[in-house]
Amino acid sequence: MIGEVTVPGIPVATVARLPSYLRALRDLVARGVEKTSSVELAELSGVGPAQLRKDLSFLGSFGTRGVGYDVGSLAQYIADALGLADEHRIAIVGIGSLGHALANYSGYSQRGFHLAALLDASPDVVGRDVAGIVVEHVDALEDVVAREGVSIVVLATPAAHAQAVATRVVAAGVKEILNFAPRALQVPTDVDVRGVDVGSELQILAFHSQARALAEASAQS
Amino acid sequence: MIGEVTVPGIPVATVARLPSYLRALRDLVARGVEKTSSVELAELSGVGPAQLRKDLSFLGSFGTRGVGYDVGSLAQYIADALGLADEHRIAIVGIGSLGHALANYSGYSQRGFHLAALLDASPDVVGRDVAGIVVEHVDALEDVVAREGVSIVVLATPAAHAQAVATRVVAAGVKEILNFAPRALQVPTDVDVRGVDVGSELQILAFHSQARALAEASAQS
DNA sequence: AACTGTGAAAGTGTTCACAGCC
DNA sequence: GGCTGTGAACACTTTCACAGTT
Repeated sequence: MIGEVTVPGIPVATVARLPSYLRALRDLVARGVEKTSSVELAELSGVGPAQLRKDLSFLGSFGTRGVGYDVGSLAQYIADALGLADEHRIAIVGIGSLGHALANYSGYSQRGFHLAALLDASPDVVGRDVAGIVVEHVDALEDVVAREGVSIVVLATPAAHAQAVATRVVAAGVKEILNFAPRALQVPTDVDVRGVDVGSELQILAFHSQARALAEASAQS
Repeated sequence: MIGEVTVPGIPVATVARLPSYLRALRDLVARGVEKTSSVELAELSGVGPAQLRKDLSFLGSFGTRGVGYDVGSLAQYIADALGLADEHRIAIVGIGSLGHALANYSGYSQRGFHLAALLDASPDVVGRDVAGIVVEHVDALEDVVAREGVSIVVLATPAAHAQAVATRVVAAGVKEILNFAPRALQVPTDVDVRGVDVGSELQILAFHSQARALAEASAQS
């Protein structure tokens, strides 16, 4: 296994669900709801109530028995647990159509992130303004990371360049990478990589689709 | 838990890794490599060799002891296991900047998918040509699904509309949904939903970043 | 009466280590 | 000698069921 950094007492599976809980809680806040229950919040988050309560129990004890949870304070507590109190500065490398879409994603600041820089290798793109930021040349990666205090890099380059860029990103001291290129990245074990690959997701769905078809075919005995 | 369809003898965790193996194998094919080992293939896929061998053992016995695996035939076997032999027809709903990027993703046909339709609600987009396909109005969703034989829908709508569209998609008989909207979808248990949310991924990375910072702070005792 | 928090049980997934085969 | 395939050990995750609290 490559690039997995497990740290305190919170299970990784739990950490992966905390953002869903936070999203659901912020929806409730936006709707003016002030208290909720594990059943309601679990439904909004797409998990079971027991799982939700177990997950929250790793962070502490935030509900009131017989009553439920205070929406606002629970949201705050989860945000703190996720480390959203300090601002995380992001750079996107690879400003193709996906990079453009990611740059225009409006949710960064609401979610505790600041989009600090955009980088690309193509002269057609470098110097242009995208989402209010001037795209810089990827050659300046190390400088940009240092200047902007980037702690998370989003890779949206073509697959062929992803590893080379990742290697430089790691050398520049960045420990958190979100990789959209369809390649497994080779990085030191103390660097965290999360990969998002549309093709893989579709293939997993295709598997389930086929499994369903086979199950139905054998059901009509 | 919502929308989980477990079927034959292959563990879900294994299924989720098969696309990585397939990707690595196709790279090897492209580079003209004809045989590989569990160590090499695992490295290219970002997993451990034991895990790779265990995963493959659920599909059958495809290597030769003392020798390794034939790249081409293993790739074919995994592709078949994933159900990529039959073509899967996809529709994307929501042609904003992310929908555009997804429509322009070039890997569909190489990976056994056919992008059959694009749908949106905005008159600014409906009727326009995106990636060689004319965008249709989302009101025609049911017709388009039937006409094009769509089996997988990619949701790239604003979060506020995602549930309503998903409900219609399910009513139209689609069982596989890839959801890019930052919302948990309420669907019947026989429908499969996979969610991809950039915000959540960043938050998970932020957690690890913070965990690292805390660990370092306590290490300098 | 209602709902949380949590040990204990059940279920999954991963890793080890070696037998089996070329 | 080298590498696969796999039972068995281990680790992690989820679910259950109920004691504890308001």
